[in-house]
Amino acid sequence: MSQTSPDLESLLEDCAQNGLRRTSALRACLKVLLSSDQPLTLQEIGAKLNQEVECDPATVYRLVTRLEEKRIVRRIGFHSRAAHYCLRISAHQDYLVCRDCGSVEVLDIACPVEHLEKQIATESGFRDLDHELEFYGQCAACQV
Amino acid sequence: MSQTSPDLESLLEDCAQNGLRRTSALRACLKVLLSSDQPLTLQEIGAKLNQEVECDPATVYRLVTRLEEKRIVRRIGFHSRAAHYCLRISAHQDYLVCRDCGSVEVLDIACPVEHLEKQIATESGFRDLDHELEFYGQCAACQV
DNA sequence: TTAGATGCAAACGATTTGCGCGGAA
DNA sequence: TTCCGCGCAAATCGTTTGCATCTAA
Repeated sequence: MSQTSPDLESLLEDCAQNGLRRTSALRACLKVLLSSDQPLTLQEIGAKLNQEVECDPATVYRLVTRLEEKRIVRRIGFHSRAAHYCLRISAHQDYLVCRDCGSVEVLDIACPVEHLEKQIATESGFRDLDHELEFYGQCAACQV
Repeated sequence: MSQTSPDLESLLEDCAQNGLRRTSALRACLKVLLSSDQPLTLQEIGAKLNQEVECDPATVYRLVTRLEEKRIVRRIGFHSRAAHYCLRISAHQDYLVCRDCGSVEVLDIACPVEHLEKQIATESGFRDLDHELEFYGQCAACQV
């Protein structure tokens, strides 16, 4: 487990470029995000992270917030009370969320919105455009 | 102002069908939602509502929650701490949100996702599918 | 008459912030 | 040595819930 993936190193490099220090908490946080195929809440990140480094929830909060500001991490709303986060280097994903149990599936579709983004950027004057697409419904298991 | 729009009446009828009572709070709540062209938070609904009827925040919460369960109201995530709500009878909307100031614009585009919904419903076994599409960026005013 | 709706106040859960110490640069 | 990052603890904020009272049906 002392093996470090090239992704982790380049992410750390990316963070350093953005003025973040190479702390053990940052490293562990990125590792957790890298190893998950789904967006995680701050709590979930904190929990996984603590298997490796003791880390206060406030620290996780500040780390992830900072990463989001630097646009290394993407925030995702879903409808749960807590926000979810994933790395931006991961391909953009669209999600299918169950209204009842909150389960999240990653959709295996070509996102149909990419081309709209440029058009909207041009027309609106918005910068650094980005989007979020989720489908909500009741999953098979929750249909009694 | 004693004029009642046909929409309000049919909404109330819809609510009654769903087992809700015709209380003044419900009426006022629907009125507020009807009169807004943008999704509102519970607080915003409560504030507008109080111009007409005294109403506790907890009541607004329970009203809107109930309306959401009955699928009369749609919940929208955005990235603010508070959830936003709008009526389902309004046409489906997609939004353009500023990451910095939180301003919300309603996009005047044909939603490109409608046809995907059926396909996803079929493939996933999910029921009552619905979706949410938002673009996030930095609005012109926030670009210093 | 009675089950659903409200107000009030307290509990909750997820951030968010102030402050003083410790470690990366 | 300096300034950013961290832990700890307290403050916020947006819900969420329990309970007694009120009211539409």
